[in-house]
Amino acid sequence: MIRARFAPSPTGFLHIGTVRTVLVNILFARRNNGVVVCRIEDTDKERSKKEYEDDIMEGLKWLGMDWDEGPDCGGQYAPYRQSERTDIYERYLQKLLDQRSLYHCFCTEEELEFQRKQNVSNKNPQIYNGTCAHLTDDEVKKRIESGASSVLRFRIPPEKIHFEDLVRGRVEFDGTLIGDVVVAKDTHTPLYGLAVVIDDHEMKITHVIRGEEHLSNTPKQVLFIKALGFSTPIYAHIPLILNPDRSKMSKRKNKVSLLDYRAEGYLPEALINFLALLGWNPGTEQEIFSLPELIEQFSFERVQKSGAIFNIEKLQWLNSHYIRALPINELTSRVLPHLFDQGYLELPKDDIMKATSFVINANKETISRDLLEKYIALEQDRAKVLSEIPPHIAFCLTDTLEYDPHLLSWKDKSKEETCEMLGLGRDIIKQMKDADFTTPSIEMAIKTEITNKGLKNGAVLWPLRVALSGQQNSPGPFEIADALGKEKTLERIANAISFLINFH
RNA sequence: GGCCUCAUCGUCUAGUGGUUAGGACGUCAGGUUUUCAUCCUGGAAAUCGGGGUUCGACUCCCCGUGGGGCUACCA
Repeated sequence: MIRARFAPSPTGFLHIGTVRTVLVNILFARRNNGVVVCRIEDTDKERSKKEYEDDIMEGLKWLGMDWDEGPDCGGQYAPYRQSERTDIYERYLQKLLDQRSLYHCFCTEEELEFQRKQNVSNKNPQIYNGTCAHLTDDEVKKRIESGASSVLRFRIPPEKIHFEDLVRGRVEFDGTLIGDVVVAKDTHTPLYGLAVVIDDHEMKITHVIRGEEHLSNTPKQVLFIKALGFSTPIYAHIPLILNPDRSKMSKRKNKVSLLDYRAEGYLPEALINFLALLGWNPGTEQEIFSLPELIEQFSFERVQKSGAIFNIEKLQWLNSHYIRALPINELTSRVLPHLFDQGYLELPKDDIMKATSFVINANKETISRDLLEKYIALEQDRAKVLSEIPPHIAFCLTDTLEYDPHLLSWKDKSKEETCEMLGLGRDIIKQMKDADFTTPSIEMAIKTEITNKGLKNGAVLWPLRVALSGQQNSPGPFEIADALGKEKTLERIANAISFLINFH
């Protein structure tokens, strides 16, 4: 049975790179009918915060990621937070100490800093010089009793280390170049590298799938595993996600928090599709994938070795694709939060998703969810992200449009001609029956008249569109009229005409 | 500095000794069109460099070069 795991550290908001690692773990595990474990790596008490843990878990769930064992859902190998596993670590730390794989190191920060500087100037590798490696038991005891503070170092044997990686094949390191590393602050608080190894063993993890930044940590961990008598898992180090300048994707140069993408209105579907394609390809020309399709097709053989730049334009393309594919009712549900956040609608007291009507902030009018749906539909084909829909349909959520006289006129038409064209549209619309007031019939009625009069489409349609939207760019006039309804449509045309007449 | 690792259009990538080096995003030109968006057609755009191996290298090997990661009592 394959058991994969992802292990976020709650020292910041959910990082887009973490999301990708989680995704690959899930794709691989599900593809092979395995189990996915979520473990919270909060050994760093200074930086770990519950707030971040909550954000990570919520973000992953929002994306539709799911796991079988974790701090939220429990499991056979609980607890799943490292901060709650100290007794387990203590046991193994003692074992390592007993077999002399570990030793106390009393070197001060200043001493270590001095060593580092010396190593740099001598162009030597950055390794610990072993000052405390050969202290006698008596000496150690004496120093501890005298109150000297110490950490635990692991004796790295001077041998070649190698391991197999599903992405990179066989990877080799030289133990003499690593040096004795600190693995625990004291006898019950291991550092990340050792805690990982212990947890992975205890949780019976078979596959360690993580970012490439951990590749250089792996040889040390392999050594810990050997010393502990565990068996080595199979590794897979997936390539990094990069900034446009090819450095590791970072806060400084990019939006890295999933929160940001969610707030801008990227859909989980698009994010998952995009992230999966960053460093993996199906070997076919398929570009659009649902999560189940990804699971079905995923394999490490098709995972890239080199890092991939986070190409926001492709994400946007995918996002607009998924926006267009959404049933309008569903799209409305997803746009709703943005309408509240941006202040277009008043936040209702009860459940947003169950509400059948809302209050428009601008004029305090009540709008039904059905009508809102019509407005949102106007922008469905145009939006790249959800957050741009509210401002684009704002002209529907107001009674007072501000007109620009030059914008109302098509090309070089005079104000009189424009008024005449608007009047023509108005008259036709007036004659239409309420029941028949739909996009195709409005289009047919007006276009027929244009043909009969021998006019150009633009001469009539441009002013009409601007009269209805007030915008330079907008959906077409027939769609807007349909969404607005006959009454409001006529009102807007009348407003535009009187605006033009009164304009000097 | 040391170690590890990577290298095909601007970007994501296909390609596993013989291809007009393919696709997607973006971009450019044209078309549809009342604006925007969509849509359709077409174009430009890549094998990091040098040595080998071979009848033949994008592909295999070596050496450079360049990028990235790690080098914490962070993960």
